[in-house]
Amino acid sequence: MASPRRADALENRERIVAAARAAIAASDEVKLNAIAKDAGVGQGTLYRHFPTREDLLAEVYRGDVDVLVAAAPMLLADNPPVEALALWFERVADYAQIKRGVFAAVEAGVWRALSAHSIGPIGDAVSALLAAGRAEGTIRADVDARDVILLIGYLTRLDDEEWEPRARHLLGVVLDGLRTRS
Amino acid sequence: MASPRRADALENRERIVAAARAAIAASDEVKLNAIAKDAGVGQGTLYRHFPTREDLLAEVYRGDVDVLVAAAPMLLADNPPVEALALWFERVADYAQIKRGVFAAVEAGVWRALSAHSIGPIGDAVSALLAAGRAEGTIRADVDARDVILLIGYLTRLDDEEWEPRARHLLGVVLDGLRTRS
DNA sequence: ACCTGAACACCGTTCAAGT
DNA sequence: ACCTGAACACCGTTCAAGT
Repeated sequence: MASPRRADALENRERIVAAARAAIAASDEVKLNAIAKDAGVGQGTLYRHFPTREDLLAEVYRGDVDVLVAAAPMLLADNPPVEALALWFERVADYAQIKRGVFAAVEAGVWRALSAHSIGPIGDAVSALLAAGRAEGTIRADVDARDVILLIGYLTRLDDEEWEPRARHLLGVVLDGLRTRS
Repeated sequence: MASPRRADALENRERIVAAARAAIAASDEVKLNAIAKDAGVGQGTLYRHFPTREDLLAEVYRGDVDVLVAAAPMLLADNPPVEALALWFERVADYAQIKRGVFAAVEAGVWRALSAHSIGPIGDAVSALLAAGRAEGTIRADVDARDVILLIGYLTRLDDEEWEPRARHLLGVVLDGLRTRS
């Protein structure tokens, strides 16, 4: 059977993630040393499990991201592409509104970790939406997933007062920019 | 006549700004203590003149911003509004390409300092461009300067490899989103 | 009035020593 | 193998003491 040490390590890892989640929920802050202390582990242990801050954040949000990603093909199955993209934007907005503080706190670290140049799962979801619209001729052919992620990145820079008037409204503007012009 | 001390203070101020400019040019970095040292003043002196980092950066870029702002009415005088906006975007792109490192280094601090909620001079320039297009019916009526500044904020998040393929191209996408739909 | 720079605070990161 | 936490590095910011 697996050595007992392995179980220790796994449990530590989970405690670190839980502590990070709690810290973020409490104050949108991601202070690595504080998280290690909350988790009851040494700082070095945190670094062993998560070499970079983004590694930790990616783990914290993995589940949420999975949901967002899984939504794309489902929306595409039931809607025309542009509509699916619009609805997916809605979900992104809902999610970003809740997690906005985090995004700001980590300086787009999450987006970078989840999208980056290698695109990642979020990028795959966007790619699928774009491809469907492109095939249909309703989404312009000269944009890719990274373009869309860059354009909607303003969501991370909205504070509370600005959210309501601008977040969804600007997603509509972006969507219009992505459409083919009649 | 003014006390000699005043001259000292003014000269210090200028040396700080010059040191900041040099530091940014050399490495895109804005380390306050290092700038104070380069300028040959104590850290406290830097803080006396520029209470916040943004105060310092705003001063460093004041001239550049003035040029960008002044261009808006000139472009409007010679071009239809949408064209003027497109050309102004070009200038923003040119400027952002050179200063991009700075923007990234200060985490959108410059934009925030120069635009913020109070909008600022850049916001006024954008407002003029939007108003002209709105009057003509070619720019949608439901966007304001802050919206545009948020949308083009992705420029601060592009690195060197991404600049060429995406910067100008995405400005075109944004512009299409701002147009009224036919 | 204005300036200096030591000192403090804070956070990230490493690594020698332990188990 | 894995963990601990002291120690180091780095920067921003303040403030008592000087001129």
